[in-house]
Amino acid sequence: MNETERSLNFLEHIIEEDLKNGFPKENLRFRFPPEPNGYLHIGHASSICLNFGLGLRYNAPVNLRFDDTNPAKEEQEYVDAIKRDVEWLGYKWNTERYASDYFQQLYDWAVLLIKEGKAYVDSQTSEEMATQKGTPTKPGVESPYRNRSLKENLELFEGMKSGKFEEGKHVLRAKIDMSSSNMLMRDPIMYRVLHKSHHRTNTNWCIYPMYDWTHGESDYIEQVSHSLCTLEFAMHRELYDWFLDQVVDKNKVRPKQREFARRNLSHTVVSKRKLLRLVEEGVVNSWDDPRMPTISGLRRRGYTPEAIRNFADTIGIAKRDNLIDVSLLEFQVRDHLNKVASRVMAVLDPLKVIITNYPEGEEEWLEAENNPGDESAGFRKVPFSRELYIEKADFKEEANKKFFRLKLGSEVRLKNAYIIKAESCTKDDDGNVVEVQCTYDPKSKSGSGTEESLRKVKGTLHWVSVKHAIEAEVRLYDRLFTDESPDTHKDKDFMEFVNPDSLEIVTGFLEPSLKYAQVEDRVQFQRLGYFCVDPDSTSEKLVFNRTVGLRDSWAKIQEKK
RNA sequence: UGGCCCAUGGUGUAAUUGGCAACACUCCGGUUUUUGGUACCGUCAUUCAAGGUUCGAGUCCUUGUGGGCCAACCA
Repeated sequence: MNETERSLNFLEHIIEEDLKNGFPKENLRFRFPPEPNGYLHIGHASSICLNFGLGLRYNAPVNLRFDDTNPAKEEQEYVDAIKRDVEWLGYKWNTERYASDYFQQLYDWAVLLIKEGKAYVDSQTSEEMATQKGTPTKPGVESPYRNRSLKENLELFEGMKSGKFEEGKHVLRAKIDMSSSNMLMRDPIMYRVLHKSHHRTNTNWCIYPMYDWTHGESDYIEQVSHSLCTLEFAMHRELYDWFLDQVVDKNKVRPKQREFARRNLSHTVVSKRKLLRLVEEGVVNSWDDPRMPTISGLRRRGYTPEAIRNFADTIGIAKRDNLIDVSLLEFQVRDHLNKVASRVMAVLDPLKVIITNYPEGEEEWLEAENNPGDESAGFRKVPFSRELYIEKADFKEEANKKFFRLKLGSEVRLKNAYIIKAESCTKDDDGNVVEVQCTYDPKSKSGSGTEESLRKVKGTLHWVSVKHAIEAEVRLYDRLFTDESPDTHKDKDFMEFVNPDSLEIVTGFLEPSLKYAQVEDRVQFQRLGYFCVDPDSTSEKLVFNRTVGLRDSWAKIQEKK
């Protein structure tokens, strides 16, 4: 798909409109502004792709700005993780910024507002202010401190800054309109006292600016032209504009806030608080558990940056509520991995097959194609011998015509090897099949070109040689929640919908070419799915994560029964 | 009892700004296939409702209906 042919989303229409009205293209500038208080998740990925995508589309700079105005929640660890995740997604920011870089400028502007009679120090408790604020339907009442003298305001604010007061004693509020229908305009708090060390400014400051006071002014300082955020900030726009009005210079770019709907992914949760509960209550093992919707979790699961970017691209951006089915995400990984992942053979639920007419002790190394869709991927050798493993599900003593696999008396092709015929099987005391005896057609070797090798047999199975197989731990993941929207039930906690079977660990038997696989290597286990090497792997034992299964039309046929 | 935002197939987005509802995924059916994968082909909508303006409305207007957001010294 050509970028220039793609139809525009509503934000691009807004930008095009601005351009048409004379806004200089070279003044276009965007930003991605995370608060460093947790790990980035798939929802952030969408916002990252949006902002950096716009940057690429218009050849405009995009800043990475940390919205670090609340030292109680923020840590350097998160800053590092966020940078790593954005980089992994494949984006380069123009400059790395911090709202905390602007503390002095923000302070100076606040003093200016006080001098203009547009801000005042309030000395009530938060409870008092809350009651005065009114409700969406009832106007608020003005604070008794609203009309303090300029001198008193200046002194108190200076006192707040120099640490004279304890937390909660005073706040600085903008003097706007206590009866506004927009609750945010009812004299919003601009500064609060916080005697906490900040991860970058340490104890230089003991007053910290609030989001609304900080965000628009930071956009302005950076000369961001279009400040894009999610819909829950729509009501903040009026305040964003009011704060801008107080400082904006007509000759400079005035940032424009526009809002889009956050993307909700089915069968997961995304709020930091909920993600934290999953970690703390042991539902998952860590923030980067492959079942987590965090970027680090997706990375460990085996997702590629391309897949995530394509996902963001195809789901687009709009203003309506949405619940995006995970199948759209899964399609994108399959689509990408199908192109780049090498095919290998691995058996996860083994059943022994003995080729009775194959000489004992003999082995041969057969040629196997790495990727049928990509000639340049080349070939590798896989060992064949008398004793093999196939999947248990690939054998039945008897079955109907729809079962294209191994059954007694009929033939099947072993991928890259020979056609075999099941002659008999042995069972344990409980009646479970434990071994199948087969004969092979020595002239049917794959690629040999013989008449026998060209015979059409309906099924093709993957397999591994028992003697040569390497064992590995294989982690099979399923969706974390059984409900498609676990956190939208009013009377139920989202934890009630946790899928108890989201992780199954099995021992897999892999072809020996995988012996030196490296962490994050991605392969396709033929007929099973895409897998990648987990960092838990050691030199003794590899650990694989199933990224996603292959589409499985056989499973669907079975479901219908 | 208020204000703001939203409504197009099962899902997510489009529709040259008033001119034959398109794309991707899913589902279902089929062709090809040494992966029941891939690839390819095909089926699936009178755009929330009722009115109105117009030669013509998914798009504009009115009124409903349904959903989301707003009362943290969070962002």
